[in-house]
Formats: sequence, C-alpha cells, structure tokens
Amino acid sequence: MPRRPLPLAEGPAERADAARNRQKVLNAAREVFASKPPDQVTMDDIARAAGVGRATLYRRYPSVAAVAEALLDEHESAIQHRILTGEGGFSPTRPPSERLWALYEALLELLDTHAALVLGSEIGRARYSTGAYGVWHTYVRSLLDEAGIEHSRTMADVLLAPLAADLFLHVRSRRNGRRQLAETLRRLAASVLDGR
Amino acid sequence: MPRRPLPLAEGPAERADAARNRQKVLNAAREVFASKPPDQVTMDDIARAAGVGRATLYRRYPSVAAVAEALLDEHESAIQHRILTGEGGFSPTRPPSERLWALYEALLELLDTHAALVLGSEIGRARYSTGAYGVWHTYVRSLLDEAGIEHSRTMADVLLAPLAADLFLHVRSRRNGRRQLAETLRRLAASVLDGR
DNA sequence: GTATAACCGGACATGCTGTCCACTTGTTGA
DNA sequence: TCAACAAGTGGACAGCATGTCCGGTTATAC
Repeated sequence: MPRRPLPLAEGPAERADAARNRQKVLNAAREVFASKPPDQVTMDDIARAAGVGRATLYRRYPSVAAVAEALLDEHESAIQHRILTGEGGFSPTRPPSERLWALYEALLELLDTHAALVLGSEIGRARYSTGAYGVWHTYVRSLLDEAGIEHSRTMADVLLAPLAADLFLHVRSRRNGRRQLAETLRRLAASVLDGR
Repeated sequence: MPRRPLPLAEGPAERADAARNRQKVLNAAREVFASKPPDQVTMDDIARAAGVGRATLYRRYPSVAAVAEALLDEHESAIQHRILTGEGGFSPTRPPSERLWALYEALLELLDTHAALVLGSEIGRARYSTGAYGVWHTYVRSLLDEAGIEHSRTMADVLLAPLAADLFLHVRSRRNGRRQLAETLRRLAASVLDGR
C-alpha cells in the first residue's frame, strides 16, 4: 500500500494525524463501496463516512477511482508477489498454459470478492492505464513468448479481455456463470497455448 | 433507424417540425462526437449544436448514450442484415470459424470508423445491456453450438470480449496494432473453433 | 378557420466536482 | 519546555451537468 502520495524520495515522516485519517478514509471507503454501486460513490460519500472534510480527502486521492485503487492494491500485490516467487501455480517449471490458467484463477478470485472495487478503480479511465493491468499484461506476454506465439503483445490484451470487471459481473449474474467462466477460460488457455 | 420513440403501434404520423428537429439533432450530434472524447459530450453540447432546447432533446433521447446509439444503429443494422441474409462471409455453408472471423472483420471495421460512437453508447451502462450486443452474442453462440462447443453462452461472451471499444482503441494506438489485432482474432477463431 | 394536441425552449432545482482560505495541530530545533 | 513553522484540516464557494417543469407556439384534423 503506497504510504505517501508522490514524493518518491522519503521526505519527512507522515504526521500522526494524517496517518490516522488515512486509515479512517480507507476503512470508511471500504464500507461505502460495499453499500452502493461503485459508479454512484462520490467523494462526498467517502469524506462524510470517514468524518473528514472533502479537501482532506482530495489531498491524498484525486478521485474516487484513486481511492478504489488504493483499496485494491494490497490484493493485487499479493498476486503479483506469487507470480514473482513462482508460488501457487506460477512455478516456471509448469507449462505456459497452466501458468496462464493460474493467473486466470487468481484474477477470477479477485473479481469474485472485489468486483465493485475493480469497477470503481476504472471510473473515468480505461482499465489499460492502471498499473496492475500492466503487470498482468507483461506476465501473459512472457508466457506467450515462451510458447512461441506471434504478436504476443496483442494476444496478451486479447487473452486478458475476458477478465474485464463488467463482463465478469454480467456472466456471474447467470446461473452457474462463475463456474462456466472458469471452465471456459481454462479451455481457452489450453486452446491458444497448447493448440488443443 | 428508429423513427419514433416508444409507441410501437403506428400512432399519428410524426409532425413535420419534429422530424426536422430529429435530423438537426442527429447531424449535430455526429459532429459533436467527432469533435471531442465521447465521455465529455453533454446533452447541452448536442442541444446547442443542433440549435434546439434541452427539453426538446430529452423528449426523444434520455441520455447522451441514447443519442450515440441512434447514430450507431444504422451501421449495426447493416451488419445484422448481412448476417441474416448470409451475405459476405456469413454464408451458412462456410465453417463456423470462418463465419466468426467474418463477424470479427465486420466489427473491427465498425470500430475503426465509429469507435467514438461505440464508446459513447456505453456511457453509464454496460455494453452487455445494449441491443446490438445481444445480436452478436446470439450469432456467436449459434456458431459455437454448431461446432459442438460446451458452455456456448459463456464462450460467446469471452470471444466477444476482445472487441470492447476501449480495448480496441488501446491496441490501435500501438504501431501496427490494428493489423495485429485482426490477425490475432483470426487465429483465435481458428484456435477455438477448429482446435488448431 | 378554429380547436386540439404535440412540440418547443428557457428557466429552475438539485447534486457533484475541485479549489480556496482561514484555522488547527503536530513536529522540529533552540 | 516552548516557540515557530510547516503540514494538515474542514467548510464554503463557484462552475458545470443533469433532468424536469411550464408557458408559449405551431402543425394537423375537423
């Protein structure tokens, strides 16, 4: 979780009251996002729920999307860590198609529990401009390169497209949708990477 | 292009001034959408450009998205007509993978010339709730059923996901992106439907 | 030619955004 | 310990978009 806004080099430590407010904001935002559709969440909602003024909120987060992204960050980082260390199904010894499936599984799980946050983090900007998307994309691309697939950059975008939050919610709203999506993606991974 | 709003049974004919205004609105909207990002287009912009009052605009179109959809409608209808009549690559005698590719080609072409409108028609609601999406989905699903693919409903959503307008724009912004996307989708169609 | 209904456009109330500014509080250094 | 300074805070404000309402206007039917 990012501690301070932009100053990359460590400036003076964060003040105690600011840290306290950050937590208040994050906790309050969690509840707000749980209580109504993400596109209806306003900065005012979050500020009021946290018991702080609007300017205090804007000081750290420029938009509702930024708040959602901050909430999402720790969950996404956990997956990124697993990828880097090769834990779970991400071991480099496994074939690319299985590692792609491992990513699919992890992202489905993330969407299942935090779809509202993902949707919220995409308000007003494209999914592709978020930092997390870049990580997933880089990983998928490396798998495709390893398998010798052409146009890996584009194919990586195509293979990640079915994990858009709005599509996930649409499919999940159907009976057995969640399970069928998992099975379908597993077949897709095998289809594209193993040619079967 | 839908002539009147809701009254499905033909009521009294549309008044001449109303018809004139509809054309003014549609023409003006085309230019407005061409002049700025679709998510920045307001009802006020369109009304002013058309030289009509806001209420006049609201009378027929409840939102900016509805205006964009009206503009898009004739282009989408053209594709739907080709599907129904089996023109172009949609002949039922061709294998499903080739017909899926024909749909991909048609939709890529549509996005290429009207991406802003597609994006505009998705403002404030999911792509999946638009009428056009339902048509593409039904067609893809029938192709999958014909090929004996399981969970055809879900797979159809997955296969249409790469044609989301925002993904298209993202990929097209890269060098050769448009061409690579076409090739990639062609391979995807073959991969999934022909198992190669 | 008149009655009627559809149509029109400006005005209005509401809600959200992002910024500004005067006040408060924590932190640093003498 | 305490003063001085910087960071943090919250309410208020202006700007903008939305969606509706209503008095006036114009086309169509009789």
